[in-house]
Amino acid sequence: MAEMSQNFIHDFIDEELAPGGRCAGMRVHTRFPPEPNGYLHIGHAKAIYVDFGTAEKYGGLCNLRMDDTNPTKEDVTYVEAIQEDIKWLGFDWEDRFYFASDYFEEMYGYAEELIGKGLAYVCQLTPEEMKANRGDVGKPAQSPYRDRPIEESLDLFRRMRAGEFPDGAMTLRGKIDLASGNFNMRDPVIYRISHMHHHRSGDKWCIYPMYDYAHPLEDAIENITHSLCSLEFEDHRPLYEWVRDNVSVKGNPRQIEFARLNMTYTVMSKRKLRQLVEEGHVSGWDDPRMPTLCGLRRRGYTPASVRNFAERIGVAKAASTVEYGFLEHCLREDLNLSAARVMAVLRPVKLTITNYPEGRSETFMVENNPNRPEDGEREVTFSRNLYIEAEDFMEEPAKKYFRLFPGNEVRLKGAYVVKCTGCVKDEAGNVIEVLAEYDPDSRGGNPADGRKIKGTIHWVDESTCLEAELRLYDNLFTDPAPDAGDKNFIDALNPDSLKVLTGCKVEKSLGEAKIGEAFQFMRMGYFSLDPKDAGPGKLVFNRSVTLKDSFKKEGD
RNA sequence: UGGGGUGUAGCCAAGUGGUAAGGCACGGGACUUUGACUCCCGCAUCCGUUGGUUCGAGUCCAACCAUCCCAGCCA
Repeated sequence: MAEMSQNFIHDFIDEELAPGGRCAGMRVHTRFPPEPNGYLHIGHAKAIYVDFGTAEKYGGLCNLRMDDTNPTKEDVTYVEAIQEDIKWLGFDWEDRFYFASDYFEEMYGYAEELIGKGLAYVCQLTPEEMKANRGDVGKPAQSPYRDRPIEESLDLFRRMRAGEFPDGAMTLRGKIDLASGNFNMRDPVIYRISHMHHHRSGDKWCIYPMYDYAHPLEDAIENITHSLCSLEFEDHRPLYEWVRDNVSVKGNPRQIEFARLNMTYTVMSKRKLRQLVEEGHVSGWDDPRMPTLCGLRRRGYTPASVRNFAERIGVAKAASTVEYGFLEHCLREDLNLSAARVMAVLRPVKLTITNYPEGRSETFMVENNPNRPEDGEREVTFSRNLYIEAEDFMEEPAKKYFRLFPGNEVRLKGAYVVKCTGCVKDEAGNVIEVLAEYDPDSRGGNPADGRKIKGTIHWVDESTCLEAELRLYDNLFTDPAPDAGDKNFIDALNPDSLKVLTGCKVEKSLGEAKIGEAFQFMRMGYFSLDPKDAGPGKLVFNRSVTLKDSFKKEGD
């Protein structure tokens, strides 16, 4: 994997690694700490790249840690999916796979330590009262329990743990600064009561540490040197450091924040993605239109393309929204190098070569990838009856159209040059068959007299081709910023984001296609089998991305 | 109008006082048995604004403007 390019985080780490710096002589150690309450998406891919990539750049380590401090939304199915997605991306946490819940006992001990130092107290304000007593810009927060004696807080905290009190009855709060301009410091709750089954610790606990308290401890316990997270935690950093510095945990991690990824024509929040799934706007978390890693994978995205995308968008602190087209560019760039070229007709119309004998056929060898001769050739069958793309014929050609129209010559890729002589229509006036004559002296597509043929189109042989279902995708939303401001993103859903084409005609070689194998359907885009719906004798392809097209207006 | 951030091209993004990298997009051209790919060329006299310091400012200072995040017993 190519080394990550320099960014502001690395500048900072360089300083800390220098003689006299906080991390002089130490090994860089980062972590990726998802909460197992949903599926990973392309935004996480950036974070994963930053966390693992930074460690790798410095010859350090990166842990995978499930930040499971709130059992209400968490589930094991997510922890498995998360691991699968990270592995798919190509990153390796080796044997360093941890759970925040494994540190509950240790964290509890540090909480008693804080109480003992007079730095935490049990507060019995109800959630509503706490909210009402939070104060405002000019008015400090309040809690009548703030000066509760240490012994009393300790006793109450132990009884909280023992399960003597119902949810919400009391909390443990850090005793910091009720008047701070940073509301995170106004005696934040660090433990709450929640009588809930935890996916890992079961019913052992009924009190759970809050993120702001737990995270710095998790990092310190794992000896993390750099805790990289997104910008919204920037004003939590003073609290992160307060916890780290007021408890006897050994580690000394430092939090650094960077901008999270936003993209056009999609949404990135777990809540919204969940809504798309639950309301049935998509077929599931792995719907090929979803920005989830499982969705992208099913769509045909390669790990390399996603990693390369993450590398090229950079890491900075300015809020940014990357164009979705850039992700697509990264996919094309990768697939162009590796995907085998094949011919497939999405919207078939018959092409009859009227001067080619009936019953005769011949085979041609066609290169699999013109950019890579070493990929070899394959056989395609040619005969009198073929299928071509309906859009490759126009009875009355548009301006600059150089495909099939009466009187015009076109090359059938790898076979012969043919000249259009007309077409057959049904009663409604639809073209149902295109007629042409071939030039016998153009075998392989090279006219004997050397005349130039401007257009080359793809085709398949009627009697040997296979039928397939092709699924074409477009942006999930018609609005580049579907959830900006107070917009309801559901209103911006693209009704045409999925087009299912049946009865498509694909060349015979595609019968050997394997799950995970990418193809370029010449002139039509990159496709791969749908891993869920394709099966023996059932060809179902997803279009991963279109080809760039300087002629057509639409990328259908 | 509290606290914390951020403003360099349509979108990302380098730049760390010495005269605006790179990528995507876009436009033009060459090549082409994919209107793809590839290859050339073009694309910020200017860095949110206004002042100031300096021989010299995107880089330093000041003020202002814009914009994002924060008042969960979520993460």
